[in-house]
Amino acid sequence: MRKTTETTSILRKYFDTLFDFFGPQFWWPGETPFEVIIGAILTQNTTWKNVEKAISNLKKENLLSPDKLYTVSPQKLATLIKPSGYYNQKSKKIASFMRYFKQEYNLNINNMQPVPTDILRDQLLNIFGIGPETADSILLYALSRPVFVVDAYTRRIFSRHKLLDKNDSYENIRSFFETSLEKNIAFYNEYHALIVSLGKDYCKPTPKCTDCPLKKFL
DNA sequence: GACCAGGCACATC
DNA sequence: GATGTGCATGGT
Repeated sequence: MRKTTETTSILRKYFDTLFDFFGPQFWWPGETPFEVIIGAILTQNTTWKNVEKAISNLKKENLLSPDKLYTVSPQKLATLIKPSGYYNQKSKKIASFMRYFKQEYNLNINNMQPVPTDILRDQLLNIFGIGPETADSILLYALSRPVFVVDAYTRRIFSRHKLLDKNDSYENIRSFFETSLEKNIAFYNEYHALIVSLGKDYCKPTPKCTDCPLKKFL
């Protein structure tokens, strides 16, 4: 892992190549910041397709609002989010977030706006069920903070390209991107979304690199 | 049937 | 700090 002006230029070229190939991704797929937060928890180690079914169930019952999710029973919640997998765990995770959201911000996203990003990040990481990737997804996609989201695809893609070591810690990888790239919310938003597109469709566990849009960098 | 998916908590060394 | 395991549905 290197941090040089050369790295900056390389990471920009990766972005440009991905953007030319996939086009804009319009992330996060959610109608409100609150929906983004719930989606971020539900999509842990799960395909978005399954999360959509869970979100759809919540919407059908008119439960996808802070007030309703704060009071719904864990059993009912678990049943509704079943398609997203780990439903008992995720039900507890959502309940933990809702308790925090009520206690600290009275279930109002606007009350989070004045809080500095590093403070918010610490708070989120202290909630049961919210680890670094989920916290950063919430910060970037729900709260519009300039935080680079690292996921399994990021590690896989950039370690295959020898820009990272696959054993690098989450924080190391995050600081690699954040110190190499300009702190720009829209840029981080698009970059992570493009990485996911590449990971889903091309950079799989056993990839066919012959038709990968990034093959020229290998 | 095996493997994988936009992780995380917890136990153990 | 590194490594191993449980959590669980749905698609390929």
